[in-house]
Amino acid sequence: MSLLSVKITKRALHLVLFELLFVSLQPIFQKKTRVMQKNLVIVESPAKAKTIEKFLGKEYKVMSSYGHVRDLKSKEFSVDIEHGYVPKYVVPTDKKKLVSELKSFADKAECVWLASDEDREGEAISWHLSEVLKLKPELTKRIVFHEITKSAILKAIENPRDIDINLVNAQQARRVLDRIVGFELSPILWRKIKPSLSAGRVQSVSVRLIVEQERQINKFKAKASYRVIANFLLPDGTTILKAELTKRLKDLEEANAFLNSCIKAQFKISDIQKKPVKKSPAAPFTTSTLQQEAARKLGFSVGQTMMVAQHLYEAGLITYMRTDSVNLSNLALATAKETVHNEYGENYYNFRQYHTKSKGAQEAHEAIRPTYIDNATITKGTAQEKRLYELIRKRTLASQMADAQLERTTLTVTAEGINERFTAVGEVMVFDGFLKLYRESSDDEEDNDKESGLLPKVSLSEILEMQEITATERFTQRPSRYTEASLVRRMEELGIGRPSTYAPIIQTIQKRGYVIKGDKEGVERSYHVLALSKTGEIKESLNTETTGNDRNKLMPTDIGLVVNDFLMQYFPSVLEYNFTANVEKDFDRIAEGKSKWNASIDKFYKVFHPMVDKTLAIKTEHKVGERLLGTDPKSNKPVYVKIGRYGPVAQIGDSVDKNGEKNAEKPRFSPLMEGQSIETLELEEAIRLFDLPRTVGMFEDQEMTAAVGRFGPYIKFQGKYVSIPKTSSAMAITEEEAIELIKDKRKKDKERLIKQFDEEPEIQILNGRFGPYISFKKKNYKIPKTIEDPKTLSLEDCQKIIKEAGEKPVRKSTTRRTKKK
DNA sequence: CAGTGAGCGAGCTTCCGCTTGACTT
Repeated sequence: MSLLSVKITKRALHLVLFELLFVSLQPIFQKKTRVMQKNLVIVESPAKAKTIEKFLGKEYKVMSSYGHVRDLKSKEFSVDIEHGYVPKYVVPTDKKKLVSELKSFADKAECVWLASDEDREGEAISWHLSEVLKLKPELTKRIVFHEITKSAILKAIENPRDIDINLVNAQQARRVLDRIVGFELSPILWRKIKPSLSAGRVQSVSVRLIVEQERQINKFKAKASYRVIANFLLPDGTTILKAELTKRLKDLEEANAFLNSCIKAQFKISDIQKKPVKKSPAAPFTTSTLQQEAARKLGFSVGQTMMVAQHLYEAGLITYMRTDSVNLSNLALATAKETVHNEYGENYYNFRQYHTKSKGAQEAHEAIRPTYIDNATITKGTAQEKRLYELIRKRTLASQMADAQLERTTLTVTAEGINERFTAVGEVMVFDGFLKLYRESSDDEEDNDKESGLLPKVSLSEILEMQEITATERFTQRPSRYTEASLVRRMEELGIGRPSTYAPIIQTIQKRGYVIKGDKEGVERSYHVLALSKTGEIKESLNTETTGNDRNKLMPTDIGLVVNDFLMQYFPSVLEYNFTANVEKDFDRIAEGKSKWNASIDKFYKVFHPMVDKTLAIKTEHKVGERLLGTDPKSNKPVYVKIGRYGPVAQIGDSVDKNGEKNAEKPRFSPLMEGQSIETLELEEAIRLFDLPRTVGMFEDQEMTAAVGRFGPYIKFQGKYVSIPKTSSAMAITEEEAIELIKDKRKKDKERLIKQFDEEPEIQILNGRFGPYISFKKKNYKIPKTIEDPKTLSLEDCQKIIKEAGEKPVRKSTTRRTKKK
């Protein structure tokens, strides 16, 4: 009772205060609070809502739906296969509050304007909104705009339309198809390969790309040839002209013969060709190209780029970052023109309009550009945000700048009696144009530093003195592994995935363990060099180089390989690179009203589902991907490698014998070590795995053992575990190294403890990954940001923090679902 | 997260596309 009364008085006090404030501020306040907002506009993003509200004025309330407000249930199939594939939609729990807020405003409004994006998903969002909020058709208007400018929005308001149910149906077809594929394929993988795996229209094809690239690399055989480069001395006696033989020579013998033929030859300039070359700027950024350039120029991961871009967008500095459009608004074009004029001069300007080439683009937004193009830099924000902003601005401006004009000169050097010719190519910039501001990078590192500069002045028929000619053995390049960004580019080419999903999909395929992002050590290889000196001697040498060194590249794991091979065998049609492109054609027909969405799904399901049944019915004696390596000479038992419940393992022995009788001895298992693969592991290596756990040595009169566990190789000592770093392994680690590791770990543990209390040893203040925290009875508690030095906390302070944290509802326990019978 | 894995067996996992925070140890 007393609590309640306090509350009431407090509330009353607030009211009085508010009244006072209100009266004093009335002239300013009145308009905003008194005028009932007749119009409710709903957009997808809150940042957009904020901007638009400013354009529309006081009669419009603008709210955000935060994307979709309704979806299929996340844990149930939710598609009624027997009755026309009717989807069962629900409002997800974390959207309930938002939906009820939207509803209360919608109920009060005289008109609700559904302003979600103009694409399939956007149309569906509007439809779901109208369903969930029970909007009255006569009071509901659907509007669209592609750019967030006042004129575009006012124009949209003047031209409302109805919800396009055909487009909505195309989205439902997309949604239902993805659910069917994902929720029918994944359980097959759980049963046949490993629990918790997943398959889907987009992720499985992405994994396939990486798997096939890796296999191409494994299959690849480098072909050698000889590249010949000559240094000629010009008649002035000092200038060197470097020229390359246009043909590559087949082998050492041919190279030798060629160099021999050059000994007495008299070289001269036999041709000079000049021709103008122009270079044009790249189109403004889309999500995909931004991710690629930010990776190349700034070293950002795809996820990082999106996070930084999101911040820029929320701060109102750039336009929307999830887009497939290269289009710039008229306003943007006009300011770009003005900025180029002001900063570089009129001759640097060139009006350009770009068109999207990528498959399945829906172009609901503008290209990614600065909101205010004239702002060269941003003053607030992190270093990353500043760098990304400048990249976006340069790209945008450059896209409206003049071509670069170059003059390319090709000199040809020949000699009597020699059939082949040497050429030297030089480029001279006549007009830099857009290159003054921005140059697009290439994935091929050689491209990026292939700067051919100015050639020395020569005249036709000039005689050259040969200084040196070298023939160097060069090899053809193996295909390159995908980076996150180059995978996105390939996905976009194939039309799989959308700007909003590129980053999450890449995360998913790594989380499932199909793919890892990592480094690959290169291998040494030797190559021949033949050098002809001006005195006519030919010297041969053998040099070495490292090749195939890779950093931060995507590589398939054993699980990825096995899952991919399995899906390729039983569901080749879904794994087809153009599966998505083909179903998109269906969706387009649905959107045009030319076909029924559930008929289209039915056509697919009638073919797809029997494949599912057939695959499930197959009884195999061995696990998918299992390989018999041979027999263990010690036990005379078979040795296998396969995907176990926790990943790749080697196995000695079977649980049952040939007659199906249970063996007395259980099989033994050992996880594979880093760098090993079930595809390539050999018998001896597999048997050696069973040497673990092995005794490494003694420390403080106790035994240290080494083994490989769930989290990699470790040392076990006194019942405690210490991880072995990548520089060593469970097999190789020595007694001394192990002792060093244990000492290190002890020191770190000591540093971890900031403070402890004698009265209550269970409370500890520890240093963790995210800074100091309090640990009590196996649970962790955050220290409030107001505390500067955690050392100063007293026992009472800590107990208070624990108590207060304990009162807050724990999310985990509330999300537990009640189970069905 | 904790150093396992042939089975007595519950219940769980999973898709793609829209959107942001809240929170982590």
